[in-house]
Amino acid sequence: MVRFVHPSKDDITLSGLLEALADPLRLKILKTLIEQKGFLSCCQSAPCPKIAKSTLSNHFRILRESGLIRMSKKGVENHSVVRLEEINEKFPGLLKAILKHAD
Amino acid sequence: MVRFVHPSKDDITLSGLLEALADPLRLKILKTLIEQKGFLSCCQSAPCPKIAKSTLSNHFRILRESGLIRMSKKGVENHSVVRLEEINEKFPGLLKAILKHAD
DNA sequence: ACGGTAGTTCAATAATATAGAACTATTGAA
DNA sequence: TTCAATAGTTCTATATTATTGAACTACCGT
Repeated sequence: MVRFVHPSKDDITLSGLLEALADPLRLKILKTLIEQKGFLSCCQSAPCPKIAKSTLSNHFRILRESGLIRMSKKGVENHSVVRLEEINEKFPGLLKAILKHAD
Repeated sequence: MVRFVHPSKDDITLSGLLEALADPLRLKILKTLIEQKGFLSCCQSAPCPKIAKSTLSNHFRILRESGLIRMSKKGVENHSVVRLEEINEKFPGLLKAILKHAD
């Protein structure tokens, strides 16, 4: 059983968030997760068929370790959800301001 | 004579800005530049005595190439100024939202 | 012309990202 | 319950990027 480690809200840092969102693919993944408002699997939320799955797995790890998403194993898939409330509490307006300009 | 190349406003990208700001030192430099509202030299705007000057030079190049700052040679120094108006026109609210939470 | 200051460029090394291959865990069907 | 397929992780090698010291350039004041 894979047990994912997530940072607590207090451990989420601005630099961590910016670093995670600085990659165009990760930004796109996050945008997709928010727009779909669902619990998407990694492949569903990554609009990129060409990328290696090991690379994708790494991108999700970075998103998770930055505190941006919460992942849980549901059957054979990972379901990811954006930690909107927590991030908005700690950094009000930040996500909205960034995502507003994403593609 | 060093002639700096700056991207035009149209060539400034969100990912470029985020990537430049994802580094804590560069974020701090930008914050310092804005707060001082002056034309600071590299050493003045970098609150970090330990870092190698070649590294610092590289950080300023990244800030410049991302479109965040404009550099000009004044005597023996470089003077840097944040391209606030242009960035605010292209990405309204972005810089403010990020800098609000910087240290 | 000379020394000092501020920065750039170069070359080597350190750190990080990517991707293929092998592995694990779960599901669904024979 | 065995088998194959799916969805992802981990490992290992390679490619890219960051950091640094050293050498170099440009400018200023004397």
